[in-house]
Amino acid sequence: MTIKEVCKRFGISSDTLRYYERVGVIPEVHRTPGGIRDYSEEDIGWVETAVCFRSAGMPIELLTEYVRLYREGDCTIAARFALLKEARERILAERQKYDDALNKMSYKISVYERAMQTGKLDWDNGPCGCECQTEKE
Amino acid sequence: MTIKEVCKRFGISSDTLRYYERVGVIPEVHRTPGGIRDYSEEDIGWVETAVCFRSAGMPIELLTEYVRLYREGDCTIAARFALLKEARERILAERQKYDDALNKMSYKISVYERAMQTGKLDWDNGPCGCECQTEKE
DNA sequence: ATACAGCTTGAAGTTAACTCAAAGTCAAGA
DNA sequence: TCTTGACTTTGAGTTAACTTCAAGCTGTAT
Repeated sequence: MTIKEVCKRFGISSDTLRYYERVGVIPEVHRTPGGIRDYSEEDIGWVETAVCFRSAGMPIELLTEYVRLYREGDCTIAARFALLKEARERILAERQKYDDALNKMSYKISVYERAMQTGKLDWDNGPCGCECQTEKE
Repeated sequence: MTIKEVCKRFGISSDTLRYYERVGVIPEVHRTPGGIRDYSEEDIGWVETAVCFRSAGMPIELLTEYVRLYREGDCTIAARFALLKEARERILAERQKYDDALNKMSYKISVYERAMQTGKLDWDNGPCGCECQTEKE
């Protein structure tokens, strides 16, 4: 599969694909004798994983670390397992923030729905009744 | 409330708070006669909203646009309402990506749980059985 | 065989969102 | 009064993640 096809399939640019390979977000991609990238099913699998995790905010560095461990072989299975579990916690925590924001957003939208009738609204930052986290540590 | 207290309450730096005010993510904050920021309850409300929406990935530009409309008065209520609804759609779409990543992550973790027994694992990018989006438009 | 679109590389440039530094101001305590 | 420490502004610097550029290959169609 050519780089162009992979771009289209995942909705990212060929520059980004080459960048991912260069910095190690995915392992080296199979090439034609002329040196042109020819993505195997395995390569595609790595790209899919990278795109999926990147769009959930996983940093490049974490993905490269995973690939680095993967290339070291089976002796790093435990390390990769630990890394994945930590990554899952991160994504769960991030998603919670999205839920908080959705609650706040819904509150505001309901305030505006009422305001659309009266034509006036002074203050829309009141207590939203949701569980947005406002205190840290 | 001093800038320091607000920092602590929301877990962000004073530089960030001043930056938010400077670029218009929040309206101008109340000051003491000496010019020192003294956050009112209203100011805190704006900060809470900004922090909440920022941690759900809303860009600075969208927040400043909202504040800009707010300052223009009640004639922008409809515009703000539209902006909020669009923002909610964005957050919902983003959250879906987090759910996809969590599914993929769970699949990988289960593969590793099995691998931890056998001590070997060749390929962990197989079909994860989840609904990760791999085709675009 | 020659054009020409599309690929290659490494390096430099861009963008968003902070983050820091320098130099000055203010208020309270010794 | 002097010092200390927290505050101020302005403007420059940093970081992550691409993105663009320049200059040179590849490979297919005429």
